[in-house]
Amino acid sequence: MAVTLKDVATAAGVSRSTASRALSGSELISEATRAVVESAALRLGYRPNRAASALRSRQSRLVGLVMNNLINASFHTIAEVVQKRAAAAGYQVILCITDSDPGKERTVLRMLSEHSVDGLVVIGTGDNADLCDELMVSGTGVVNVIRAPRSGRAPSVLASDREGAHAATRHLLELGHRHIAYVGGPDSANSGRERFAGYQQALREQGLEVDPELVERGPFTPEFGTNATTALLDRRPDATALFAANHEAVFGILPTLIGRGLRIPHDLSLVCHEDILWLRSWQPPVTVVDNGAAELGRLCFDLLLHQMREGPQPDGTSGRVYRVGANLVERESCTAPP
Amino acid sequence: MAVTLKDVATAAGVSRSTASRALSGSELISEATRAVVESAALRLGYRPNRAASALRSRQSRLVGLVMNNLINASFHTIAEVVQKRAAAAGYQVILCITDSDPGKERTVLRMLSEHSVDGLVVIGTGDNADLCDELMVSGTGVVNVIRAPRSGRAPSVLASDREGAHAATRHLLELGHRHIAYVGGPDSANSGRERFAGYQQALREQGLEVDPELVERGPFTPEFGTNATTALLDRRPDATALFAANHEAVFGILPTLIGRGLRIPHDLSLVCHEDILWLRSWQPPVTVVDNGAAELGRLCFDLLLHQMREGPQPDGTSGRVYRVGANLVERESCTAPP
DNA sequence: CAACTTTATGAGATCGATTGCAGGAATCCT
DNA sequence: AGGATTCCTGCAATCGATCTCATAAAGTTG
Repeated sequence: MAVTLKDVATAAGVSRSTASRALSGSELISEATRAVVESAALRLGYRPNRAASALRSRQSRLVGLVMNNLINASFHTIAEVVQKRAAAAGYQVILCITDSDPGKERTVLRMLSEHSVDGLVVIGTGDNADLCDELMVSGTGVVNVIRAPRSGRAPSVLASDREGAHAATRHLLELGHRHIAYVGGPDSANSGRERFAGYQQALREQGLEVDPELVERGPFTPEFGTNATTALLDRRPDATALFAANHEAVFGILPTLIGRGLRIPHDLSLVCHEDILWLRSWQPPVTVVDNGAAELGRLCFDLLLHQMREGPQPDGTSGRVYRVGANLVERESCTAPP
Repeated sequence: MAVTLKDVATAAGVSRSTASRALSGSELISEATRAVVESAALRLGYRPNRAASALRSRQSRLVGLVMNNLINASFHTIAEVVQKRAAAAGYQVILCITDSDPGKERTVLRMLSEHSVDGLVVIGTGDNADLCDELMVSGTGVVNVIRAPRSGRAPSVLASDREGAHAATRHLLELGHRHIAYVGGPDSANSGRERFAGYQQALREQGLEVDPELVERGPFTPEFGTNATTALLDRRPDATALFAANHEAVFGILPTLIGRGLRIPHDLSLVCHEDILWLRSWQPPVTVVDNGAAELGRLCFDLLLHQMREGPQPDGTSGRVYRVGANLVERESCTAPP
């Protein structure tokens, strides 16, 4: 049916082994025969059979991408970057969505091992680090992104949530704000905890106390943003700035501010954590903390590629954590307090 | 190294063939031996080697998902739905991003054929229908989504752009609006053309002419939304409603409206084509046309599954088109004209 | 020029699961 | 009981590429 290596070999007048070597870029072959084989392959329209190749060589040229969902902006940015870099390096990406369910995640990791993926990028629940370690000893590369499991051998590439929140808060402080409202995620979420820590730290460095009346923390939903903003402004109409650390909530925060007739940045300065596309073209364009999703994707795939080529890092570096810096992107939603 | 079928067979005291049949759900096997083999497999932690299986059986249990990008809301909804349904049916998804570049698309299709995918879901450029047909004759299932190539054997699952735009416009007309502004995509894009046709049709049915001064068409960017809205409102301050048929432009349209002090729906009614998540929680929640992305994903994977199980449709049905209905989701951004 | 490298090629085994074919056991029928 | 069926099971070939090992050819050296 399809053109096989055997056909190419016959057409080129060489053996299968020679044809294989010629096409896989082996050194033990003369340039002359390589040229002959390559032209034969081209002429016949030869396409290697990856299944056969994977079976024999134990290299599938597949990597698994395991993530909670695709809706979150950072996640699909990472997915896109990983896919592109993988393709450029000759790998294909198997996409798996877990809905943050450790059970599904386990099933998915099993499936991926059946397909003998060469590597894995995981935005995980952290509950399957044991399985990941198992895969690593059997030669699969593994890199965690965004979320680092408590244990496990695989390196993790993390965003600088605390530093980002710190930078955002300090920016507002430097503009002269003293009553900075905070709307963010709960302690149960890593990012919720870290970002709040960054906010607190920036205030303390200025010798300011954290005023609990200025803080609202809750789930990652627009509804929470609406409620939190309403409650905050009713309680503390003297707030001159707002740091939206929970980016899903922004969809509730922004219309609530507008609905109350507040002008940004004239009446209230606003910073949002996460550089969502449309905040860029908002009127006024919103100052944000860019957590570097694209860079996270880039770095984690590069680490993976390294593992796949050179094998895992030595034991000493087990569970190493890499940080990708956060950047404050100043636009037009902040000014000095009225 | 890993546990193979041979190990399971030995442990269960049967031959490899019997073990294979027991685990692959063949009929030609007694329930007793099946139980023995299954328990042995479980005990040893057997994981089948998909590469070997694919090589022999010519079934990889992989499907390719080829799409322009992941940013677009409809696209990542489709990706997520396809992934989940595939997983439920025992397939894994290889994600490929083409940036709407026919050349990249071709490369990607080649790669996928090397990995001998059992099926393909394509949001394509339409320029590689020949390659898709080739894959189909060699037994791969193919389904197009969102965009249908001009030729080709594969069925297509399309959104009802025209009907959706028609419904949105009619809704505004029924509320009493007579000056309905239109901001949409260009003729070069399928959706741009179809949606504009729906808008025109609805007006004509009411005996109204399309007023070119009320129409702005341009690229899928927020910047265009901003400029278009400014121009429109300067030119025709008498417009009482706006239909945003180009959803990327909404990010520019909405802040411009707010910036001009227009109250929605009091001063201006607004309908947006595409049910973007955050429009749901906007203040007021925005009336939208839901193009049924989830349903598109569901249907196209079901068609693919059918092809993979039963083979392609007979020749008579070549290139068949399925339509997924659009729904007007009424929320609170529309009212009668002032 | 013999002995020894170096380099390029081929023969054949191999990866692990599936499957066509043949045959044995059990069951059914007359 | 003898023959025909039906039902299970095992043997061995097979999918297509890779890789080890052996060997031929060419090149090097004393």
